[in-house]
Amino acid sequence: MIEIRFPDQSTRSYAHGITPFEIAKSISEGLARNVLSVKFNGQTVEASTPLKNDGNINLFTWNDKEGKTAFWHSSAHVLAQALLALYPACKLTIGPAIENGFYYDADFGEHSITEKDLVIIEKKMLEFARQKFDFKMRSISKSEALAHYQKENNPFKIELIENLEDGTITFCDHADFTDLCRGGHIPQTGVIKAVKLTNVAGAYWRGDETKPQLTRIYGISFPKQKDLTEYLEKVEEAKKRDHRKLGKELELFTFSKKVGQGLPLWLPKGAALRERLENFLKKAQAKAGYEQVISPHIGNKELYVTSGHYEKYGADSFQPIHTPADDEEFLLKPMNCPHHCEIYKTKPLSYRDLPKRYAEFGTVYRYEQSGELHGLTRVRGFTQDDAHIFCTPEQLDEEFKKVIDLVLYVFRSLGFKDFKAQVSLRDPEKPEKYIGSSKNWEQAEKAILNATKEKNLDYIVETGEAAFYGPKLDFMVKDALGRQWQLGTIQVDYSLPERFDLQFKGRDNLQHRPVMIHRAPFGSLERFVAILLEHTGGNFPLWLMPNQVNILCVSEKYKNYALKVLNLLENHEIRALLDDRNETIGKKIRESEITKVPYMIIIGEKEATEKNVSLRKHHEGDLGFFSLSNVVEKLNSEIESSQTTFEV
RNA sequence: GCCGAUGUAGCUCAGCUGGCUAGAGCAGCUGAUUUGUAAUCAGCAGGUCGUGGGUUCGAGUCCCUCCAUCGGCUCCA
Repeated sequence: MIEIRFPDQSTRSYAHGITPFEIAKSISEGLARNVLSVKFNGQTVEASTPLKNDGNINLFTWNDKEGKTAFWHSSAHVLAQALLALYPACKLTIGPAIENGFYYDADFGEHSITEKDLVIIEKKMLEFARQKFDFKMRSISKSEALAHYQKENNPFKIELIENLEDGTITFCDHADFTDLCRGGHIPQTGVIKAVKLTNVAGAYWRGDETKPQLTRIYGISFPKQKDLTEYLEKVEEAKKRDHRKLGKELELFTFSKKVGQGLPLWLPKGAALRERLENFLKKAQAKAGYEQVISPHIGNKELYVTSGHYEKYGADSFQPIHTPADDEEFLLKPMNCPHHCEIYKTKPLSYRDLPKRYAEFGTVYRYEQSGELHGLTRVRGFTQDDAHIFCTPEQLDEEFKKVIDLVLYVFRSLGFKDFKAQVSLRDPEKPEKYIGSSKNWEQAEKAILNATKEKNLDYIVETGEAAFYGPKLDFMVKDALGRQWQLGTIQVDYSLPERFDLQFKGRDNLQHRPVMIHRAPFGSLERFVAILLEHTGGNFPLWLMPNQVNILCVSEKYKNYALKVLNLLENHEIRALLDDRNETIGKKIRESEITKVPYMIIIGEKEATEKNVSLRKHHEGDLGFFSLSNVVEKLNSEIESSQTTFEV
């Protein structure tokens, strides 16, 4: 007998060799039907794995993340099975479960998979799924495993197996299909009731651009048809919040082929929105001891040779601008830091002057790969809410924490609750990717980890994701479709101060090297506005709204009174527009609703004679009559309460 | 940059397997209407069908080039 402990800490005894499936059955038939994945003593096992010793068991269903992972992982097996059935010559590589679904990478040789093929593959998958094949794991020796794929002439699987230890290799069989696999399947294929292959994409073998490009097929599957329908509806809903669509509808920004790819044009409403965001941050930064500076959009090439950026990115950047003078070259500014370093050097500083915090809404230009451009979230010209803090090594921890506070303030004020902090460290195996001494890197990484822990941030560590000059702490937020984007960023840098030979006079009357913090709470105004649009669906906090109130006249007769109301609102700095067009009130209301104007003031005969207004709230409807002073008070207090102030 | 898809009026879209002067709704303009909480009516105007080439008696429709956009990959100072 063995003793099995359940998550609620209760225990039961079972016969030696019992399977998790049978255990589930002993609890209830329903659970047995629904169990998709099992953990035994923290290890993922199959529902059919005989258990031979005491231990803790977790039985997962569709409602658990682990259950979904097993479901999608298994679906990837069925996809692979279908691919091999339809395209016997294709070479399978890997096919994991992902956050929403699964994919499989395969080499189809000359054949290119299009969306038409996806429908056929889907059908095949469902056909296989319905046959309720059991998933069965088996151990296999390295030589047998290699022989299997040599027979199939699959160099990809062979490469994978060669990197595995003999004795740890397992295959998974279902039907007549076999795949190299470490396990974690649903019991049988029959529970896969709905499949949607969403798209095809090219993907490099092992994510390496120099290796062959494979065809990646993405899909998602569900235990019920209804779940799939709901999922697809959700995706459609999310597309309505796409910032590119909203930006066009709300007349915030546009792009022009003629101006150039990835170079956004901010329309009046968008520019005003940006300005409000800038002022909001400037106010907080003034409180936090920042000083605004301004630097030009281009800089002499030598500046970037000194900073090291030219060597690192020169070839892949906008190319140098030449002048009539020989050998004189300027670069479009790809970042503001070198300029700020030169600002630091304008006069000798002592430790008493530090920290120096230079802030600038600096527009930078980077030649991003054309396929990578994406609305406002990835562009070639954008404005960073940049600042560089120059401090003594002793001040670093304190300054870093202050920056975290500022970033958190920005995120809180704009309603970003669901963000992830990511600490990016260097890849110790690729030192050639980075500049600066190992000792400095260690110090910097320690400083970031300390501050992050002390601020109780929920964070993950990514090795190899650091900037080439230093480690960083990024604040990641998801867009409407769940894609993750970096917004706020804080980076520690020992290397630019070195390269620019920055100094300060210490208490000991000797010259010392300051440390530099690069930071941008928004990241860039472009990306920030994009993500803000997707999060709010265009319904920004009232203080940010381009147009806070629309005044709608029932007829032209009341225009004079409406003008007075408009004037009153303007005097109280409430942004309002008067719609005195010769249209029905219903139409004016409809248009205000569609353009997401937060409030409407409706003025007709009653209001004009009684000298009041009737107020309507976007998406909610009529709020009734308000006196002039009450409406101003109501709007102003709401504008006020929709912003928070930064406390140092 | 790579893989796949898309590109018709300011916007959203129709135009089947190539066949008369390319359609609709919204927006715009003109006129009528002076309106009470999500679309008043009528008329007018608006497109070298992303670009350049090709196939064809004939191309929005088929083929190629380039450009842009979308979904991924890679990259991301």
